[in-house]
Amino acid sequence: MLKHTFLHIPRIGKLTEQKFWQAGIQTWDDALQVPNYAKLGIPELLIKSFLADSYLALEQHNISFFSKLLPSLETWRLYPKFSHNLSLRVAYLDIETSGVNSYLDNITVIGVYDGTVVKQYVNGQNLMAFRDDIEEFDLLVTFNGKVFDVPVLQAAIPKLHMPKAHIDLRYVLKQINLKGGLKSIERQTGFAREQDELGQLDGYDAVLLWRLHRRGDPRALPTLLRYNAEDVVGLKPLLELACNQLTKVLPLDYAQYSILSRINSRA
DNA sequence: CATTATGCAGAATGCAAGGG
DNA sequence: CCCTTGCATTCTGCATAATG
Repeated sequence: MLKHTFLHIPRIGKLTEQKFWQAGIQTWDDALQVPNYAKLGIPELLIKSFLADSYLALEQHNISFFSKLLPSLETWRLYPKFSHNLSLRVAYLDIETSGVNSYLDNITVIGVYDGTVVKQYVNGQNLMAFRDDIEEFDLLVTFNGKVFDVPVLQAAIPKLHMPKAHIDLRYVLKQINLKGGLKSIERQTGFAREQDELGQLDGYDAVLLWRLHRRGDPRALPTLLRYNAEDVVGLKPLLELACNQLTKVLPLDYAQYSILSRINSRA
């Protein structure tokens, strides 16, 4: 998807990019072979120098080059290319706190899913290890993390270096008419959790579970951790669903970029 | 060459919505 | 429950293209 992207070039916005695609300029390679730029309204030199930089950034796995230039609604474009051909480390992240008054409340649990394994950090146990661990990742995926998780983490943990690229699914999913909270979206997409007691929990229950845990209930923390784990693991199929759907509506030969066939078999 | 239309970037503003 | 943020919207200014 990235090699179809022209949006990151100055003076090229959504409309100009669409014109490129419709004119048959679908990839960076196409753009370099265009004989006559007169009709496109953008200086040829600007395009070619930017594309040279783009090829270089891709070769060097420099994801922050693109993430800085892409509008945040389009950050999803980082995922298919980088996750397929390059060894990009993706961190799906979700935190639980003792309440919603952001800066007064404490972080209770941090969950990080790397696509294979969930690692969790618990207040009073290993919360500070998160600071070192998160630096191993290139791309962050959250739901509403731009508003909630990342600011809260940064306020709580000094000298925290979060990944430079961040896909916030809240805004990405909104484009395909998936609005509301994470639980609601999981229901709408058929990715809802199993119908056991865990599926009934919401964020406020996470607050209550933490209080129970502090009062000495031995069953509270394991339940909270399972809840948090399901949250982070659930982010991945949602991201891949969004990538597939958003790619589909573009005037591109998209078939080869479909990420997951697995998704559809679960619904 | 002058004029006009177009569309992008950037700034400013107000508000909706999601987190636990 | 409350707060923060980024988004959407609007406006301005600029650069380019098209026209004759």
